[in-house]
Amino acid sequence: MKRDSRLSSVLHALLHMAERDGPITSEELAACMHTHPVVVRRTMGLLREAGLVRSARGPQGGWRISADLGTVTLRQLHETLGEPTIFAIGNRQDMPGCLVEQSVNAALDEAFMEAEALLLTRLGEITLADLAADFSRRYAARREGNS
Amino acid sequence: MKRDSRLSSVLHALLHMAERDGPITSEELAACMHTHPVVVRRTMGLLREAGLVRSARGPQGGWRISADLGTVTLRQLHETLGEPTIFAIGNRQDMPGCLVEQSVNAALDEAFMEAEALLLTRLGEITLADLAADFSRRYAARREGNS
DNA sequence: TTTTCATGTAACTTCGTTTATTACGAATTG
DNA sequence: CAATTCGTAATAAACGAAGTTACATGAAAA
Repeated sequence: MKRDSRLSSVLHALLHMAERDGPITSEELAACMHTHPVVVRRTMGLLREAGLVRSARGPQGGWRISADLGTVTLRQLHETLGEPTIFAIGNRQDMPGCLVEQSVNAALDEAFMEAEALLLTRLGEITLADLAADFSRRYAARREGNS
Repeated sequence: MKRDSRLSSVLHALLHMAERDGPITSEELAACMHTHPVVVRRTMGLLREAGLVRSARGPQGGWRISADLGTVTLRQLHETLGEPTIFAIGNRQDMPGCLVEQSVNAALDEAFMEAEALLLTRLGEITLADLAADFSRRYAARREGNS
């Protein structure tokens, strides 16, 4: 099954934007995340609507972060992306007239909802600042290792 | 995103099989789960390889359960189906050379693995017998309501 | 033993979704 | 005004899952 990797992509883009002073173009982002500039604009457009980034046209244009890294959680980004379906597994149909199916769905739904709740909780505990800090740590560690 | 509903389908089929004495044909199962007999055979074939069901050819042929309902967990069925991908969301690539991506992936992976572990634990706690009992309860309740 | 029923399986087709691409418009800078 | 960059609609391509066809195999019954 093909996975939706936009959350991962968007995080990658945001951290790169956080690392640099000026704006970054869709083309640069597309190159760094191996996709197409239009796809970048589409996805980042959602973040712009949520006020997380700003975009500017024309020369010296591009994308900038406009939110405080410490206040943006991964859960918030997930929601901003339209809360895409989390599970690749699910029930066959949602309106079962069959009692057997009702039993099956009830059992599966409960398990999946628990797991989803845990996932969203965890994503809600991680901010962009946390990821940036983790990156700095890795960066420093690599410089240590190479020296 | 399209979801894999085979676990749900298989449970539905198994409970129907548990409710009846004789074997049930692929055609009957296909009708009751709105799919094609060949699809049923493909899926049930995996359960047969795992020893959970038996199939017989020819007249009076079809499918029967050959395992104790109390010992088969939903987790086991999930595994029997080839442990299909659970999440519809995931990382962009799995071999990141980019440190930013490493940070992103590490954070996401941990959250997803926790949720997956919880889901598998829950699925491991539910047996076919549990579902059959739940079905009986619903069945009795409906007869109550109708009388 | 022949007929019928039912599974076993490979090959192919269809379908739906996602992503990529093209094309053109709008805005901004110098 | 020329160059740059985003905005967005429309279309194409890619992909995987499911459905379908076709034919073979085996078992029971007439």
